[in-house]
Amino acid sequence: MNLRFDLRHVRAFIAVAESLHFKKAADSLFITQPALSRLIKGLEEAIGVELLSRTTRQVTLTEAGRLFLAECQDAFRLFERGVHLAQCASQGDIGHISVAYNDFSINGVLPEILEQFKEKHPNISIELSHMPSHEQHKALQDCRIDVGFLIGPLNLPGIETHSSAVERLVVILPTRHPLSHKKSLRMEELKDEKFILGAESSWKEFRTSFFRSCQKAGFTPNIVQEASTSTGIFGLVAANMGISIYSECVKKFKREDIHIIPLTGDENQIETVAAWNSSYISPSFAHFIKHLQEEQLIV
Amino acid sequence: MNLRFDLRHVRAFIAVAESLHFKKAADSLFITQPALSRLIKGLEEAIGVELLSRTTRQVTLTEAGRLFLAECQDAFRLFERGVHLAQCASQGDIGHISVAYNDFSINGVLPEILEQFKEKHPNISIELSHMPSHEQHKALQDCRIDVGFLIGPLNLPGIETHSSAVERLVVILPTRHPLSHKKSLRMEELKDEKFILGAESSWKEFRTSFFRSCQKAGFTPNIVQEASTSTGIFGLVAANMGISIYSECVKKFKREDIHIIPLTGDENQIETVAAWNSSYISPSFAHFIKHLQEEQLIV
DNA sequence: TAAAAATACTCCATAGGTATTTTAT
DNA sequence: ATAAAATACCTATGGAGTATTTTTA
Repeated sequence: MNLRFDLRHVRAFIAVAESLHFKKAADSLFITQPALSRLIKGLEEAIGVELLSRTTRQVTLTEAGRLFLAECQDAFRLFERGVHLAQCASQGDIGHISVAYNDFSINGVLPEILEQFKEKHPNISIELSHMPSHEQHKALQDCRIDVGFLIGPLNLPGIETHSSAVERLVVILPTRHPLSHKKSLRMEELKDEKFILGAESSWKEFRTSFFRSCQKAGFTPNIVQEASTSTGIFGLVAANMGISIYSECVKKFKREDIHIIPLTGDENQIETVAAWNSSYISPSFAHFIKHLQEEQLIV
Repeated sequence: MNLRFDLRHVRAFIAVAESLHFKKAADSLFITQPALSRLIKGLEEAIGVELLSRTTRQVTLTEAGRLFLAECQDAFRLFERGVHLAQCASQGDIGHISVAYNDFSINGVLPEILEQFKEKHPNISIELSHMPSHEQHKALQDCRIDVGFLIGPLNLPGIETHSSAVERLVVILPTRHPLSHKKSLRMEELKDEKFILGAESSWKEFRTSFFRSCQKAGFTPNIVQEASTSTGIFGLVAANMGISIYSECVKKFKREDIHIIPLTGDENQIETVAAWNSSYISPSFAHFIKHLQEEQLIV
C-alpha cells in the first residue's frame, strides 16, 4: 500500500483529535486554522475516509478516526523509539563488537576484560571467535574483527597494537620426568629433550618465537610430536611422549600428571597484545578501547 | 520528542537501506539521485545520527541505521493497518451500534436477530441496554441509541419505524384459578378479575394499550398490585394475588405454578417495532438495517 | 579512470498565511 | 448573532530537477 500522506498530516490529525477544536489544535501546531483544515482534508482524501465529523459547533472523531488515531499514536511512538535507539547506537551504547582470541589470551587476561566490559556496556553484544595469531593478522587487515588478542610484538601497516600481558614461558613435563623436581629451568638444560609442539597451521607465531629462544640457547629442538590444540599438547606430555613449552597462564589448570616449571631468562617470555585496525573504529568499539585504557588493561 | 522529519524521509531511508544504492533507490522512488541524497542527509541531520555510511563505492547501514530501520518498518506497517482499519470502519465493517430493548422484544424476536447479525458482522460491537418503550422514545430523539425495539405503533417526528413482530396477548393465571382450564379467553370474561400490572414508570406504553383493550371490552380493570419487572409480575400471579396480561412471548418460560391462555380478538395483539432516528445512520448501523431488511425481520 | 555520491544552482509546486465566506446553533 | 470551520487567493519557502564536482577503489 502506498501511503499518500505525510507525518505533517498525522501530526495535524492527532492534534485535532486531542483537542477536538481546529483553532486550538492549529495554535498548538503553530500554524493557522485554514492551513490545519486543509491538512485534515488532505489526509482524509489521501486515505479516502472521513476521520473527523465536524460542524461549526463541534468536532468529533468518527469510528474510522478513532481506529486510525490509535495506530498513528503507536506509529509515532515507534519513530520516537527509533530515533532514541539510533542516537544510543551512535554513541556506541548499543552495538556489537567482534573479538578474536588465541589460546593464551583466553586462558589469561581476556575473560576478566570481557566480563567487566559486559557489565559496563550490557547493550553491546560481543562476538567471540577463536583464531590463531597469524589468522588474526589477516582478519584485522580485512576488518573482519574489531580487535584481536594475539601474540606480539606485531608490526602491520594500519594495525595499532598495545601490550596487554607479558607472561613467562613455562616447561611442561610429565611427572616422572627427571627434571620435574626443579624449581626453575634454563632453556640450555632442555637441549637434548624431545619436544611436543603446536602444529604449524595453528601455532605459527608461537613456533617462531620458540625456535628463536632455542637458537639463543644454542640448540635446535627435536620435535617428536605435533598437536593442534592446547589440550592435545597437555595430553601428549602426560602420556610421556615428550615435554613442551607453554605460557604461564597454563598454571590455572591443575593436572596431577604434569609438572609446570618456569623458564628463567628475560627472553623467555611471551607477549599478548590487543590489536585493531585504526582505519575504522565503531562507536561501540571505541567504548571497548576506552575500557581497556581506563582499566589499564593495555599499555 | 519532536520528530523533525517526514514520511518522505523515512520512505527514502527504507528504499536506500533495501537496495544499498542511491541511484537504484532514487529510481524506485521516482526521484533523482541528488534529491535522494538530500533527503537522507536531511533525515540524518534531523535525528543527529549517521544512518548510512557511504563511500562512492559502497553504502552500508550503520548500527544506528539498522536499529532505526526496524522501527521505521514497523511504524509504516502500523500506518498501513490504520488506513485499512479506517477504510473498513468507514464501510461499517468495523464499528459499534447501540440497541435498546424492552421486555417483550428481548424474550421474542431480538435474540435471534442479534445472533445472526453478530455472525455476519463480527467486528461490529453491539451495546445492549434495557429501556421501557417511553424512555426509548427520548433516547431515539437524542440519538443516544441507534435502534430501539419497543411497543408500536409509534409516531414520532424524525423516527422511522418498521413492524418487527405482532404477538397475541395472553392471560397469565395461577394454576388454581377457575379459568385456568380454558383453551382461550375473551377480554370480556376478565371484567371482574383482580389484575396485576407493570408499574407506570416502566410499563407506560403497555398499560395504555391494555386499558384501551379493556375499554373496548366494556370494563375498567381492577388493579390490585403493581410490579416493576416481568419476573415480579409472574411471581405475584403465582402467589395467587391476581391475574395478568402479557405478550405470548412469555410462552417460552415454563412454570408449573402459572397457566398461560391466549386472548382472542383482533385488537388483543401487541406490536413490537424497530425504530431509529433517520437523521443519522452510522455505517455500521446501515449494515444492521440492511440485515433486518434482507432477512425480512421487519416489514 | 570510472562509477557513484555530494554539491551548486535554478525553478516551480505547494504549504501556509491573510481575508473572507459559509454554516450551524 | 456569533463562533467556528471552509474557501479563495496570494506569497514565499523549500523540494526536486539539471549540471557539475568530488571521491575512492
